[in-house]
Amino acid sequence: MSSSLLEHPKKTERYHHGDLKNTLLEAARELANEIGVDNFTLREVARRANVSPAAPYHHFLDKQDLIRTLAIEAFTKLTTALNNAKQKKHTPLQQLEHIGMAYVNFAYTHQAEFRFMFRRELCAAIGQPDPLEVAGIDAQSVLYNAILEAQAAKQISQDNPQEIALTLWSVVHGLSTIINESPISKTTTATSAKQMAQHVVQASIQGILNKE
Amino acid sequence: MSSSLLEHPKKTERYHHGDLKNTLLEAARELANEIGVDNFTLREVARRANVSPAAPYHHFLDKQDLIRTLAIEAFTKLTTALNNAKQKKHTPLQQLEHIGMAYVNFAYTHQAEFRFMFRRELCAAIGQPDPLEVAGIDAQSVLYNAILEAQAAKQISQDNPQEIALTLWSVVHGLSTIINESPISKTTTATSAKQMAQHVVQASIQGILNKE
DNA sequence: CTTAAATTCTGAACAGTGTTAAGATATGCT
DNA sequence: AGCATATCTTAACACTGTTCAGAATTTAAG
Repeated sequence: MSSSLLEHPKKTERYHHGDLKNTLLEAARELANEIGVDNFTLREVARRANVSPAAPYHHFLDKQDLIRTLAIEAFTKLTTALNNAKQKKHTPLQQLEHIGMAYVNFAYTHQAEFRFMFRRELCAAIGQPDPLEVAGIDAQSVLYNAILEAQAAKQISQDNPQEIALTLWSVVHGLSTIINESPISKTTTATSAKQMAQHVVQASIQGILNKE
Repeated sequence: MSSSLLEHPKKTERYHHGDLKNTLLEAARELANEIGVDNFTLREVARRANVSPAAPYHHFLDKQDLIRTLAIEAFTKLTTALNNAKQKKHTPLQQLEHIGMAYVNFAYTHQAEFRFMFRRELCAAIGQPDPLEVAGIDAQSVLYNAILEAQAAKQISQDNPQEIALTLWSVVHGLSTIINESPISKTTTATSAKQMAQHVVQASIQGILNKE
């Protein structure tokens, strides 16, 4: 560390240049959001970091590894977003609702990253320990625990919580990908996305309410 | 047509070779299912059709156009699958259930094609007439009409049918993509997929039942 | 049938990609 | 200081999507 008055060493023109790894990740996020996920190019990422095409290979195994890293980061962001949505002041049922809305909102506000998060190509072989899978499970746990709490409070059905979680996850994930990938995506705005999320989440929660 | 005892001219070694267009589409479907969607290569499709890399360009504008064609075909397949699931002998509510299950089943049994069906890159610009969008709407219509019928029969809520349709579509689409793209995909079998679909669809329908 | 036009395919080329290997340059450690 | 290590570049490889000029074949017209 050179002039460290600044916490982040400030990527001034260093020539083993500072922390290229993060610079690459940031450039990758930007590129993905600009140009989309399909013609996302490792060489262009390197270009934006003012670095040769081979440089990224000193920080990532290959292109997929870069994307996988991005996806893992995105999952942890999602987890904190879900945790923020689940605030103590709400009832367990309201928490479920907010978690669902936050999921859709995250997908809409992080479109490129969201698309990277779910790609079969990124999944490790079965049996292999997979940080990406762990990150995904962490995000799911927020929802799962909220369901357990709502069950404890007798606000929702006592059915298998795994099945309930799968149902709610499916509905918010489905809406998210529809908003991102279908022709709807072209005309979706932040407010229309929020409205759709509200309708869909509330309707789904109706289906798991405690019927007594 | 030469020896036409056969309905399909039987792509014997013809040297403007029969109907290359369909041969390419078939090879593309196979390749997509084998190798996945990401490293899907137009040149490999041509290779499998025993044809030069430039040949496909006489039948499709470009690689995307080939994929788009595949996606449109897949949507019409999906539409008939949904229509088959919606048989007259069932009540409107049972029809809804069967349609939902058929959607997930289609996604599981046509994984590569399903992945091609939902890609923002394939969507036409807003305002432009888009056969792919039309094909998608056709599929949705099956669900939408089933909802109208169930409402007419007073079996489900009288809420805005568009919103109900979006909810049900979201849940089956979400489960479908989870089954295809998440680590779950590695351990999913046909029967486990069916079970998940059953739970999820039934739970969702609970949420829209007529409460009176 | 003959000939012209249109269709379908090939071969060669171009720019751009992911990736690797060999070497240059800087960094940190002792 | 010097040495090992980490980091970056240059050059190259095989491969991709795509285009274009021309060969082969089919279709249509006279």
